[in-house]
Amino acid sequence: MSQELSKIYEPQQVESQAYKIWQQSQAFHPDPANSAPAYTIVIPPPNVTAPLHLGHALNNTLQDILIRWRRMQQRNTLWMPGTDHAGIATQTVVEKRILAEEGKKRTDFQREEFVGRVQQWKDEYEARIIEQLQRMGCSCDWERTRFTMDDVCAKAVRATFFKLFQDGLIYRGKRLVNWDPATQTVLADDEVEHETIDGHFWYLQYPLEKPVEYNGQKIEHVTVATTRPETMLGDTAVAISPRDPRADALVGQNVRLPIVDRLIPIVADDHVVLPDPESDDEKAKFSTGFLKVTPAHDTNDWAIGLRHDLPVINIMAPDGSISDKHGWEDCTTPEAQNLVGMDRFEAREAIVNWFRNEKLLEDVRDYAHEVGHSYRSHVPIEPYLSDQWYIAVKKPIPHLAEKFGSDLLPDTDVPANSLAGLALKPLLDNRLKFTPDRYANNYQTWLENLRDWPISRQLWWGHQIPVWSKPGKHENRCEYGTFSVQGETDQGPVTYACVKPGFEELEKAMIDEGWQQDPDVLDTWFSSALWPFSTMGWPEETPELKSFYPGDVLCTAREIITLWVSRMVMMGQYCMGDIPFADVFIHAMIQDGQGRKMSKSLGNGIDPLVVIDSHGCDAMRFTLASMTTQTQDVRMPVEPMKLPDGRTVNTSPKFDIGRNFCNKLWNASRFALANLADFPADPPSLEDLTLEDKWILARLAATISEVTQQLEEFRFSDPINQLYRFFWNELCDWYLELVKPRMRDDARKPVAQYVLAAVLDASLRLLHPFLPFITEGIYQNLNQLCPNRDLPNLLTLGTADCIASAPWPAAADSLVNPEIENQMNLIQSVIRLVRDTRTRYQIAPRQPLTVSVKAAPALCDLLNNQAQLINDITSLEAFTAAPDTVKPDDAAVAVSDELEIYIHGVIDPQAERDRLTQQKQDLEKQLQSVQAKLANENFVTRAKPEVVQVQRDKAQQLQEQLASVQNNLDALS
RNA sequence: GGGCGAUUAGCUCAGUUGGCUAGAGCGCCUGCCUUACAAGCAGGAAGUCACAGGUUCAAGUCCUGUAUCGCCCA
Repeated sequence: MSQELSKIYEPQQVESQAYKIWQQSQAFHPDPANSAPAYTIVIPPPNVTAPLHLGHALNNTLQDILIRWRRMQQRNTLWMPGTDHAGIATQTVVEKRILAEEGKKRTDFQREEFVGRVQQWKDEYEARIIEQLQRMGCSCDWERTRFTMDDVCAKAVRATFFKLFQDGLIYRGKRLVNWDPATQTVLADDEVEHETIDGHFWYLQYPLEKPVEYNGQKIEHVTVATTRPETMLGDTAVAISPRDPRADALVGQNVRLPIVDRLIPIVADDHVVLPDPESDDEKAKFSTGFLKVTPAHDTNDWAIGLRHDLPVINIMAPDGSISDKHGWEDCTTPEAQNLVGMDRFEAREAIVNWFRNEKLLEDVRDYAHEVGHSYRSHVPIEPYLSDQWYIAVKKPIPHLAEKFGSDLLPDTDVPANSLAGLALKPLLDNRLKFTPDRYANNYQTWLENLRDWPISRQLWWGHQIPVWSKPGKHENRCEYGTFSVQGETDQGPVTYACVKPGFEELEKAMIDEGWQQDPDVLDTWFSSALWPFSTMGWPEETPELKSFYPGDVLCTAREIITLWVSRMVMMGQYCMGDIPFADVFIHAMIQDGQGRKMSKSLGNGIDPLVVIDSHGCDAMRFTLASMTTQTQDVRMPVEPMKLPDGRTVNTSPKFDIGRNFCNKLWNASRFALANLADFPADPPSLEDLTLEDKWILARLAATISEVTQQLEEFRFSDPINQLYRFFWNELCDWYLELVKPRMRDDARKPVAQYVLAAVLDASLRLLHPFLPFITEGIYQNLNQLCPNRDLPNLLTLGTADCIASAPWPAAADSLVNPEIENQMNLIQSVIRLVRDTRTRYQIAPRQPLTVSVKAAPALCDLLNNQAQLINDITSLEAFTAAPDTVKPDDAAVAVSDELEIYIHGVIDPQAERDRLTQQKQDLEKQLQSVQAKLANENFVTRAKPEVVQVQRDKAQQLQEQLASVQNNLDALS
C-alpha cells in the first residue's frame, strides 16, 4: 500500500490493491479441516442471463457484511459463489440475439449446436458476473465457484431425480398447464404473473337444438358470457346452476355450438354463479347464468369436465394458433376450417365478428380482469392440455416416516413426511426463522396450498430429464442403475426408466436397444433447490459437506421465498436430512424515486459498476447498507450523470453520502497516520489517561457492543449509522480536535498516540464488513507505522496481516463510563455556548475572548481542570469558573440548564434582550407543560414513579434556568 | 379476491417494550479555504407524525375504521 496518501480518497487504486492482498492471503478459502465453528452462506446464484443490477449489489453487499463480520469473529467462514443457468430466461435471450444478429431461429440449429451457443453466452456472462462480484468486494471462496449445470451440480441433479423417481414421487400426468405460447413451454404456477387487463365480456348466443317452454315462454337459445371467445371452438357443454329456476327445463337439452355445429349438452354444476345485475360480486354482475365449458382450455372448466365426464377437445397448436391437428376432430364446417391457422387473438376477433354478423352477439361489456402472463415472455398464458412430469408434493414418503413423522401437520392436509411437510415442519418448530418474521406467513401459506410441481420444460437449455422410454412393458433393471415404471400413452403401454448418474455405458446400450431419452429439461428451480449441497459435492460424502452443511443464512428478496427458499428447504430435508440454513433474511426491493420498480423498459435502473467507478465501491456499499431497514421497499432517487466518454447514465445522489463518509474516514486516518509517524514501540504508562481519552474509549466500547448486537439481529442500517455517528461526530468532531494540542507536546504525545491508534484500529475493524476496501487500505498503513496498537489492560485487539482476517473487537464493557460521558457533555456544552455566541455576535473565530462561568462548585472544579482544553478549542485567552462569578457589564450571557456563561467584551444589549426574551418564552412554555403533567392527579398516582420523578426534576431545573434568564434580563434593563 | 407493507421536515428515511421539547443525511439560510478533510468546519431555520374515532395519567408508537400508494399470492 502506498505511503503517500492523497488529499481526497481515490478508490480505484486502493480497491485493486486490497483485493490482491485478500487473494494472496487465502482468507476467503476456508479449510474444512479447521476446527473453528463454521459459518456458511451459499450465494443465491445470479442468472447468467444478464449482468448484475443494483438489486444484486444490495443482496451481495448484505451477504458480504455478514460473511466478513463472522470471518473476523474467527469462524471458519465459507461463502459459496456461483451462477444459475436460468433455463427459459437464458434460452430466450440467446434466441433473440441469434435472431437479431443472424436471422436464424432455434429450430434452424441442431440441439447440440444450439446448446453450444448458449454455453458461449453463459461463459461470457459468468465471467462478467464474477468480475462484478469481485468489484463489489464480495469475499466469496472463488476456488469453489459452481454453476448449476456443471458436472458436480449435474450429478446432484441426476442423483436427486433418481431418488425421487424411486420413491414414486415423480409421475407423468396429463393436465392443464400454464402454457407460454411464445416460448412454447410449460410454466409453474409461480412463474405466472397476474396483471389487470382492460378486456371485455362478449355475450354469445348458442341456439338450442330444440326450443323449450319455460314459464309460458319459448326459449330458443342460451347466452354465455366469455372473455376468451376463441375457446368456444372447444366447448363441450354449457353449464347452469342447479339452483337456477330454468335448470329443470334446460338440463339435459342440447345446444348446437355455432361455427362448429357440434351438439353439446346443458349440464347442472354448482360452479356456475347465478346472475344478479345489482351484485357487488363481479361474477354475478356479468353472469347470464350460463357458462360455456371448455375443458381443454380453462382450469375451472377442466374440473367441470371431470365431474360430468365431458370430452376434452384441444383446438390449439402449441404456438397458440387455432389447429385441428391437436385433438380437434370435428373441424369440418367451412366456418371452422376458416379459422384454422389463425393466431388466438386473430381468431378471437374473427369469431366475435362472425357472431356479430350472424346477429348472435348479444352484448359486449367492458371488464377489467386479471390475466396470467408469462414471467419470461410476458405474453398471456394459455391453459393448455399436455403431458408433463410432476413431483408429488403431498404424498407421504414411507421411509421418512420414522425420522420426520407421518401425521398431518396441524390444520393442513400436508403429511409430515411429504415434501411439502418436510419444508413446513421446521418453520412450525421454529428451527427455520425469517427476518423480518412477517415473511414466514408467505412461506407457510404457500406450502399449505401447494399443488404438485410440474418439472418438465420444453427447452433445450437445462438438465435433460434422465428418463428413457420405450413402448411396451420392460423389466426393471435396478441392479444396473435404472428404475422403471410402466405408463400408458395414446399409443399404448410404455416403460419409463430412470438411470442413475454414472451409468453412461448403460445409457448408450439402452439407446441401441431403442430406448429414447425424454427431450425435455428440468425446471431451473429443480437444480437451484439442490444448490446448498450440490455445490459441496453431494451425493459424494465430501469434507465440505461435513463441515459446512447445514449452512447458516440465506439472504434473498421476497419474490424468491416461494420459488426457491421453500424448495431448498424441501430438498435439503429430503436429500440431506436437515434444513439448509436456520435463518432466512429477506431484504428490501430497490425502487426509483417515484416508487417504481427499476427495470430495463423504464430505463430507471442504476448500474452498480457505474457507481463503483464514480463513487467507489465502499460508497455504494455504505449507501446500500444504510438503506437496509426492516421495510419492504426502499426508494432511491435516480438522476442522470454524464460520463467522461460522453455517455449519459443513471446514478443517485444517495451515493454521495457514502462517498463523503469514505472521504472523511480517509482524511481522519491521514491525520492520524501523520501524527503516528514516531509511534513509540512500547506503550507508555496508561495510568493518566485524560478525560477525552477515557471518553472516546467509553464511546468506542458502547459502539462495539451495539454494532455487534445489531449485526446478530440482521440489522444493517442501524450499525452503519451508529458507526457513522461514532466516527464522524465523536471521533472526528471532538476527539481529533481535542487531541491536536497534545500531539504538539512531546510529554503528552505518546499516550494520545496510543489511544488514537487503538481507537482508529478498532473503528476500522468495525467498519470493515461494510467498507472492506478503504478500511484495508488504511489498516495496511497503520500496520506499517505502529505494529502493536493494544492498550495494555484496557483494549486488546490482536494483530493480523490484513484486516479481512483481523479479530473482531471484543466487548470492552469495562471501558464504559457514564460519569466520564457526563463530564464530557458538560465540557461540550460550554464549548458550544461559546461558539454559538461567537456566531451570534459575528465575532471572528480566531479573535481571543475572555470567558467566565458561574456554576455549582463541583462543576467549576471540572471546568477549571479542563480550562486548557476549552481554551485551545474555542480560542480563549482566559477561562475561569466559580460559584460566585459576577457577570461583567459588557458581557453577553448564555444560560444552560447547569450553568451561566459570560463572554466578556461583547456589548449589544438589544440583541441580548431579544435572545433572552425568546429563551424565556421557550422555557415558560416547557415549564407549563411539565407543571400541567404534575398537576394531574392521575399522572402522579398512576405513572411509574421514575417517570414522575423525571418530570419533577425537570420542573425544578426549568425554574432555576428561568430565574437565571430573568435575572440577566433584569440586569439589562 | 386473500395477505403484507408504506404514509413523520422541501427530498430520502430513523424513531425497538407507549414516557418526546419528534431525530439523521441531503437540500436551504448565515459565517468560515481554522496546516486531516470545502466531498469540509461552526451555527441556524424548517414537522397538525395521511385522515377520523377509540384505549390510556400519557399515543408518532396500541386498537378500529377511511383514504392514497406499493408489493406478494390466487
